[in-house]
Amino acid sequence: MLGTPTSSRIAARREATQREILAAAWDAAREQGVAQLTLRDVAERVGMRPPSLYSHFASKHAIYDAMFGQGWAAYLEACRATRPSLPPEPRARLRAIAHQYFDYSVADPAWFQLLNQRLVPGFEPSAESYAPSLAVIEILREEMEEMGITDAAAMDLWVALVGGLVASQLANDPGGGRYRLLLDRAVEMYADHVGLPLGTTHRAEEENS
Amino acid sequence: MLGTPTSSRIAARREATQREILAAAWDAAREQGVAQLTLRDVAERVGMRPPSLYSHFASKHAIYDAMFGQGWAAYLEACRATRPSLPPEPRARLRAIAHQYFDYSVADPAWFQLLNQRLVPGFEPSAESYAPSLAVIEILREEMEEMGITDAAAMDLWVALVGGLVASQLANDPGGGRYRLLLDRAVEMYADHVGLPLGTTHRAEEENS
DNA sequence: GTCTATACTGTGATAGAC
DNA sequence: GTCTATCACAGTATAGAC
Repeated sequence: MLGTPTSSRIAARREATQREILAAAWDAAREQGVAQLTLRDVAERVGMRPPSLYSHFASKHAIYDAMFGQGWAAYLEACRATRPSLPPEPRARLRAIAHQYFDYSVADPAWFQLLNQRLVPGFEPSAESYAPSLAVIEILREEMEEMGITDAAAMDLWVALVGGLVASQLANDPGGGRYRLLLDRAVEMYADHVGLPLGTTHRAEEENS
Repeated sequence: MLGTPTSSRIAARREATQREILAAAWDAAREQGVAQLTLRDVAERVGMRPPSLYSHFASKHAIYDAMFGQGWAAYLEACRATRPSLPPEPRARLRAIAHQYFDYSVADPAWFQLLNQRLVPGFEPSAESYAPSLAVIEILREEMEEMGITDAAAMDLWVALVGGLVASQLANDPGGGRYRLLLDRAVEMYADHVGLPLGTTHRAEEENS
């Protein structure tokens, strides 16, 4: 029966249901926090009884895992979509990358918490769900390589710097813009440090605002 | 009866028990994670039944709150103790401050998670428990002021930078030293940015290793 | 595949005896 | 202050009818 129109339609229906469940899980996570996610809540949102979720996901962690993969896949897609329109000048390019990540995270703190912090108890993503995150890192590596930054440590420093600003924004000034205002300055500091050539006037550009 | 030897001894006994409970809570948090802390576990460690804890703390959040205050008070004490022996040269001084915070956090991730991340569900520290944290910030402000860094935004940038490195270390390389190796480099980057005068040779000094 | 019903565990928290 | 007993509830998971 495998591969027949019928089974493929069934499979499609199954996938659609899974996506629906995941969408409900994201909604719940955004409203109450990632760690506060409950199967009861998710089930209610999709019009199911909690046990029915087990027809689609083996456990709550499996849902987290799928969310993790889906979240990184979505950001990967956003990166790929934005890439062609990034400004060519290195500093402006770095600024645009930083702003994209920062704004994406602040617009969806649940996304940042699940994917980039360790906010869920004993959750470890599976290799499959981890893959898109590696693809994002690879894109970043390519971008930096094109700027002449080939040092792996320099990339770690970049990630820690931008991640630290996002985390500070969410923890110390949620809903505000205190750390977002520091973003251009932080990028400039980093660019100076890695020896990027000075760009043209830039503070006013704000590619991703 | 208030103020008599008897009542003060009783009060002292009470305080001792509270400290014992908090110590047990820290032990439990370090072993299983701050968010996984349970009253049962804490009670068992102090040889009590769980309900008895309510004679000393009004709720689980009250325990978190006391831990928060105690944790910042301990770090404040460490800061004050270290301060006289900090190197006078600005860059070396900044390096020492960064290393102290970094190593303190990495040595006790539970401390970092409770005090500096938002790892506990709906926990918000009380004003009283928050006070020692403000004192730490004030010390940092004074330190930076003496170096000529009076910009509040520059302090935010510092906190985000060092915090980002600690968080990355704990999340991406627990038990390792990948981000710790970046610390001196990050401090140098920051010092250049804020225009600190160049120090003498420093990479080899490692004041707080 | 989805439902109802149920089981089991663990949680923070309270009441009242001693 | 500490205990026993118990609550109310959330959480994950399974069995079996439809």
